[in-house]
Amino acid sequence: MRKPDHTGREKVCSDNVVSKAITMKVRKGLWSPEEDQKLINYMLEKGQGCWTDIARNAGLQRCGKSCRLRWINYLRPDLKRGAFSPQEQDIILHLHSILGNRWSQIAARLPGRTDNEIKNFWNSTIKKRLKSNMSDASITSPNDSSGDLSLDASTCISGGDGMFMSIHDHEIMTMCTDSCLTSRTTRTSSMHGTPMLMEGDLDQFGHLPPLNLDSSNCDTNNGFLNISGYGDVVEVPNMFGIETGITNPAVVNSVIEGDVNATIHHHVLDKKSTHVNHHFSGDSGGNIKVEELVGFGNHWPGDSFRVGDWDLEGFFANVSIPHFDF
DNA sequence: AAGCTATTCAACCGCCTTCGA
DNA sequence: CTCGAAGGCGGTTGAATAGCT
Repeated sequence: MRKPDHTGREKVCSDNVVSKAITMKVRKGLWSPEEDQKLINYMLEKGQGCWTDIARNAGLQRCGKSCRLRWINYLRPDLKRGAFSPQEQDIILHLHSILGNRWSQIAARLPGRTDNEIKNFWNSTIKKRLKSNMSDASITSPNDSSGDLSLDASTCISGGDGMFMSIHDHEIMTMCTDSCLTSRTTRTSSMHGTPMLMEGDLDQFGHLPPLNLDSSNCDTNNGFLNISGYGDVVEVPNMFGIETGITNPAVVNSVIEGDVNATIHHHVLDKKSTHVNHHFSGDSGGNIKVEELVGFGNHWPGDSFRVGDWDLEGFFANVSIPHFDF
């Protein structure tokens, strides 16, 4: 935290206007309760607009950028305060495995949370947990000789060298397993074959009904987990030797959900597959966007996403795909 | 109780993109 | 088409605080 700047100290705002002819004296540092109140009052009365105008009209000696940041990260009435729930943590971990450090994109999937909050949470808590988990895994998995302790969650999924890994921490295992399941299920969602889930299956909000991820159906003999839902059963590899209730359907759902306008195909994984990506054939002319894959079309009104025009190559570059031999 | 270290998180910085003149 | 202003974003900083010795 910055030192409270209650002394009235002023600085020149360096807000990408260094070369500007006009330099305005602005306060920096922590916001005082009075400043907060001014901004809240103004925002509630006038609503959002040009931040420079807001700063001026609200009687704040702050640059517009600072006002925007304060409002978005702290003063917004719809902000959720407090610790991240296990569900939120699951979602963050999974989305980060797909999107990387695109904090705003991740935040867009977590109502009431800000990109800054998620970024801080990741850099402090999750990174640390993944690292310690990796250390545990390297101790318990002599086969993993890669020595790659990348903090990326996808590494957690693949176990460093793509082989099975032993993870004892239940929560982390849940996260990683979710990532595995959703990654595989996501990939199966556009495979060749007959569509199993169509637009009509979506609810009035364009969301898929909750998936029943039934780990009791785990067929450990064949190394597969069965996920039932949408009148279909999707089989995914039981990478971690999961035996009992392991997962959080909300996480799976959050990732599998697609845009109401997108036709979502759901197929049974071909057990004979040796390489997952050999079976991945896009329905979008080979130019499937990540939004379609992970449900970014499922946003609320007014939200705009800037995931970008990732093609599959870009997408897979961000996702570690385990190699299986069945 | 005091000093030290680690962690948290609000805020800043600077780059990039978008938009309007 | 160009340019400048504003918004948006990810990375980084550093003070406050918690935890440990």
